[in-house]
Amino acid sequence: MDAAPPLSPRAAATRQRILDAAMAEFAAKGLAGARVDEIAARAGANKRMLYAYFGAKEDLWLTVLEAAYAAKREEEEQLDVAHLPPAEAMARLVAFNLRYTARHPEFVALLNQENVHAAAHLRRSGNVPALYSPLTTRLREVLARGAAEGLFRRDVDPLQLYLSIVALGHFTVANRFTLSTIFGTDLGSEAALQAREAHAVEVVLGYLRP
Amino acid sequence: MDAAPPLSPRAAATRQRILDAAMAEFAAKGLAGARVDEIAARAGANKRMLYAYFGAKEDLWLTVLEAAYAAKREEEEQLDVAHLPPAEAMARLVAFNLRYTARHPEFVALLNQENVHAAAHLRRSGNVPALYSPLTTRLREVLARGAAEGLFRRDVDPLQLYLSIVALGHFTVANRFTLSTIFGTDLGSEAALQAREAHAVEVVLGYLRP
Amino acid sequence: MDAAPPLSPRAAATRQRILDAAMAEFAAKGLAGARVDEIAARAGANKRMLYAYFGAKEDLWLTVLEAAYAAKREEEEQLDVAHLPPAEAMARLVAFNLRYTARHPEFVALLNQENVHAAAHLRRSGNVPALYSPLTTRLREVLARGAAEGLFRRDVDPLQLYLSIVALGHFTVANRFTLSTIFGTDLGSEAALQAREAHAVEVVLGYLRP
Amino acid sequence: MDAAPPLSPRAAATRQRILDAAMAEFAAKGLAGARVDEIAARAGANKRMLYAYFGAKEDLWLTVLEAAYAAKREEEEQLDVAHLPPAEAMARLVAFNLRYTARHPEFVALLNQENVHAAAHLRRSGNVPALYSPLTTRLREVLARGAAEGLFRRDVDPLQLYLSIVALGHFTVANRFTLSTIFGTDLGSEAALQAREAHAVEVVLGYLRP
DNA sequence: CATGAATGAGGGTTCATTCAT
DNA sequence: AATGAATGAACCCTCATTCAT
Repeated sequence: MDAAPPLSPRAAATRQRILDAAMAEFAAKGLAGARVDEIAARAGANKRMLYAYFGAKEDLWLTVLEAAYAAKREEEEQLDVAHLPPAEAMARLVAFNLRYTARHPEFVALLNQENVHAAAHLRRSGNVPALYSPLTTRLREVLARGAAEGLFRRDVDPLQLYLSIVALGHFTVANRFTLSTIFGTDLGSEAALQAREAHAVEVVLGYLRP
Repeated sequence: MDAAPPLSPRAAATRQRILDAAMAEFAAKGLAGARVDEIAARAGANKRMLYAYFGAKEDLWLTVLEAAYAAKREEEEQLDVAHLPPAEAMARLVAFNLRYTARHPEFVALLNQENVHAAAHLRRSGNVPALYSPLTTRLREVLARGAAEGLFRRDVDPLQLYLSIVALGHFTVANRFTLSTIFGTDLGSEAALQAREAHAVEVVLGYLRP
Repeated sequence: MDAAPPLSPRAAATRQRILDAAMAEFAAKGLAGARVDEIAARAGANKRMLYAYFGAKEDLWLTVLEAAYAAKREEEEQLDVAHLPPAEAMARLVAFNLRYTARHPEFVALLNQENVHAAAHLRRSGNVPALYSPLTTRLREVLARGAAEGLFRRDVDPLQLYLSIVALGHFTVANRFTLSTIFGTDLGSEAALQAREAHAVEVVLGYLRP
Repeated sequence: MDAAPPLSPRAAATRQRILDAAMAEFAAKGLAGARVDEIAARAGANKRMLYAYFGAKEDLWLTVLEAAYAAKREEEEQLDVAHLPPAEAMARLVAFNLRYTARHPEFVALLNQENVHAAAHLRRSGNVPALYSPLTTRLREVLARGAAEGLFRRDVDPLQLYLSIVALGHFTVANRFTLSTIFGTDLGSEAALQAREAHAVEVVLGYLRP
């Protein structure tokens, strides 16, 4: 993913520290709200290094965003559901997605912000295909198996279902602060997550019944 | 809702123009990205008036946010599904929500931003109950009717279902820019909306089958 | 020369103070060496006003440069030599130019700098013709008169002579610091100026003899 | 001129490459505009070497400036006009100076800049006499010969004439960008140079007629 | 009620210079 | 002799906010 020349271990470490700090700062305060000084301070690095490694603030933003996509993709690629019965496999996919999202609210925050900016940065990304989720492929396989075995309905559009599955996990995380304020409950608690997960699985499997 | 003294018609008009301009500017650029100068210019008003009517920028933000919630609430209150058969009523609720969200991306953008800020402003709102969606009540009624008539399953948590219904419409709007970039399609087209609406209704009704 | 809306007296005064301060600062330290903070401080104005009235630093530079040209042009336009005998008229032109240059070393300094930048700013000026020196016209007239009366040689290229006359006054001012260092004398003293002026007039008139 | 210990051939080569690169960069962008990184990069050298060999940026500037003076001095020393008739000798001097200046616009650019800085660096030079132009001596000799032979007028101040001769060549080069912009012609073309040279020679010889 | 002018704090970015290897 | 990494001080510019009229 990097066309840049290989960095010395020391430089690579500094670069990574900046990247991590930027992820935290950006997720917490957004692109405009994040402070370059603060990122450098969090990283224990000099501001100049930030510019040396990443260019301007917005370039750093894009790098962070791509890294967040890459991290999710990586976990998804290790997800093996081919050996499970269709219903169980489907449940795994739904639960995985929901849990990943809950575990990575910073990913959701970054997406939120990038959409506020009309994906202006992502559009300039040189590597959009790498953002495509392996989950869609997994989903297609499971759907096909389930339909072939007569366990799932046959009129399902895989892309729509993919969007719905992601939506079920994403929404409550993306809006956890406003929702929590309005409903007066903490949607991030383990109990709440378990309830949400069970419900999401139920919805998808219930829908898929032939 | 307003404790302020009544404004002269001219003043009220200026106030409203500022509010509209702020909504547009905030939705387009976020809280941090929005410019007070730009809002005043769009409103054809003097900056000083903005401060006179709304206090600081963040107070204006909160006012705009509350107005967006109020607008949705108002439409929801006019939604009458009590006379429809349960399945049809449910379909109406799902479709309404999805369409409203699609018609009001600025509402989604505001929510996005407010969650980036951990709902810091909303929490200071003096009128949180007004944010509560009438949809939840409608949903409860329909669910109860459907279950009583044996058309819907009985183990449904209304709050969870509410969240899911909103999620199904919200997600693709909130992330329409990143999703469009990745999938290379325009999720905002009428055709795409129709497909999404049909799918969302199918999912909910499919899930609700006893 | 100004297409901008008319400024209030107070604003115009502030604008002018900034312009004067900028002229001094730019002449003393060059474009890159000048400090925006310093200009604002010298002008007793807020930095923001500088940007409000002139745009960026480089725009201010161009405005200052154009003002310097305009100032010289204005003095040249008041120069009336039509009633003098040719030789006297020519001497007046040469002396005027030399003295103006000596009285306005900041003009020379600005030109120096602009040439270091390959006239990048001047080229973007919307009003290049206004930079053209009225002196050239005066010179043509005097040359023609002198030639007609048999007092001047007839093979003179007016543009070349114009360049030479300006050169004779310009060079010692433009390079007064390096020349003074090398020759160990002060080229800016009144005595030195008088000697230079007499010499320059002699050179031109001597050359023009038929 | 160099009091430093003799450098190894490799080190001397690096030093020279840095000096050449600095000359180009300084001439193109001025002292403040030149970038140390860029000089090192152009020289294919490490920045540290630059500091090791030349001290700070301003010291490098002075070294470059002295080198530019030295280069001109060297060519002037090889100029032999003692064997030519006075008028021809004088023409040679005028033409040589004009052509040298035209061939070395970087020398003029450096002088421009140094005068913007009020010759602050040159004044610290340890070797000011080396800057003194051999041309002045040549000029004195020719003037004396011409006067003795009754070919030149006798009231000529050699220093003033020296300044004028240099001025005639220097001005159009120093201000070639602004002049070209205003007059809309390229003063650097060979045709323009030839015209300028012929005119300058004419002016000087015309003036010198008894 | 409305306006134009002004302010000061701080944001992103750049640069000459030095350290550690 | 040479290098890559790091530093901190500024510098240009922007913005929310207030004053004077």
